[in-house]
Amino acid sequence: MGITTLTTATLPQTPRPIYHGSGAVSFSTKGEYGVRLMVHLARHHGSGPASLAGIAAEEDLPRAYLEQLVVNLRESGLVVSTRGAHGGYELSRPPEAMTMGEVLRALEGPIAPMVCASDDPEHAITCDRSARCTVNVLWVRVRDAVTGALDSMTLADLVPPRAVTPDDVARDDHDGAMPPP
Amino acid sequence: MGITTLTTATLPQTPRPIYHGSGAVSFSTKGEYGVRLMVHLARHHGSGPASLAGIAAEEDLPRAYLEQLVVNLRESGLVVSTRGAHGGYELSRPPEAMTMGEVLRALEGPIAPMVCASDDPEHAITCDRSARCTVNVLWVRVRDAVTGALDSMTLADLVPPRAVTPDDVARDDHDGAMPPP
DNA sequence: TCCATATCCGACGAATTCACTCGGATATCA
DNA sequence: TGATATCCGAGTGAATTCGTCGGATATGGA
Repeated sequence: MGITTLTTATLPQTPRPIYHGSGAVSFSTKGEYGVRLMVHLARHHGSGPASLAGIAAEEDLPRAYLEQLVVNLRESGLVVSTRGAHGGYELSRPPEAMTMGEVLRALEGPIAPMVCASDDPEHAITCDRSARCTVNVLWVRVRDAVTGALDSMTLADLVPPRAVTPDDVARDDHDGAMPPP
Repeated sequence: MGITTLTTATLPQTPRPIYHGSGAVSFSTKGEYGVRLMVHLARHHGSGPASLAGIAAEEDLPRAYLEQLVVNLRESGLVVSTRGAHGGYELSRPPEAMTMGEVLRALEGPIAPMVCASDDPEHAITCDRSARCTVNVLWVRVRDAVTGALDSMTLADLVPPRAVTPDDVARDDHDGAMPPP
């Protein structure tokens, strides 16, 4: 056996619960991981680009999968990338100016509880029995509730307020300080 | 070829677009068909049980599939069934007293944009990194928006108000009478 | 000039769910 | 007794989800 050098250090990822969605209106891991990624970028906004490898390690997420998610974010203009060494991604705008609606629409597509009630008029399909379809108002009402909640929050609302001195970032391995369950 | 009598008349179902969900917070056909079924029952409430075959024909839905959906509705106590000839299903309560939240929870499970933000405390999973997880408030806010919209509507809000005489139901093939786009 | 570090890009694959269908057992009314 | 229903469990093909892998390209530093 030759000496197979570990070029990209594959850290032992914590085991994930295999499958994810159970219940209504559930977002996929694309949405979950993507939001986590964006919050990470928001937290370190202004300190240059952050690499996916670093984010994956810190946030404990599968790196190769993040690579896929971030394509949507880049194509929607929410993040900008710099290639090459010391490259990575950063927010294209300050966190206060980026709604969670934009983020989740980029990651998961238009908000549409039903095909006849899509956020994006491009994908909106008026159902063939729209004349007698009285159910439509239900889906529209749900859609508006979701978009209202999403568009009224920004990335800045999700970064933890850094209460103390700015150099407590250097060491943050304070474990065992959780309230009892 | 023997004379294969058509016992259950399989009417040619209108072709369905194969796949359904595209986008975020989308409900499955279980939710769609189930709500249609419940609205149908609400519309004919007080006139005895309605058979699935009749509903499937009138509403143009796959009958055998409805059979599956209705199990959840019955086990949740939203409909009651009577077996045998002239049997069928009817609402267990008047439409005004049945929220769409109850209906959709019965059909699709708890409202949970993310595992850490489930409607049902039974299925709620506090994520392992809840200490630093600041994203949770987002999912909770979305969940509350959805449940708020759903629980503030009843089945009665979805049955079309029968404005005119009750015998205009007999013929309703009024096509070509739509407002111009 | 290399080389390590990045993003980019496309294909591939297993697990799981979705959207049904089918066959039969049981109950009820005419 | 037979037609009409609900009940019940199993099964199935297609599609999606949740990733992985291999390589091409770009960039900064030794």
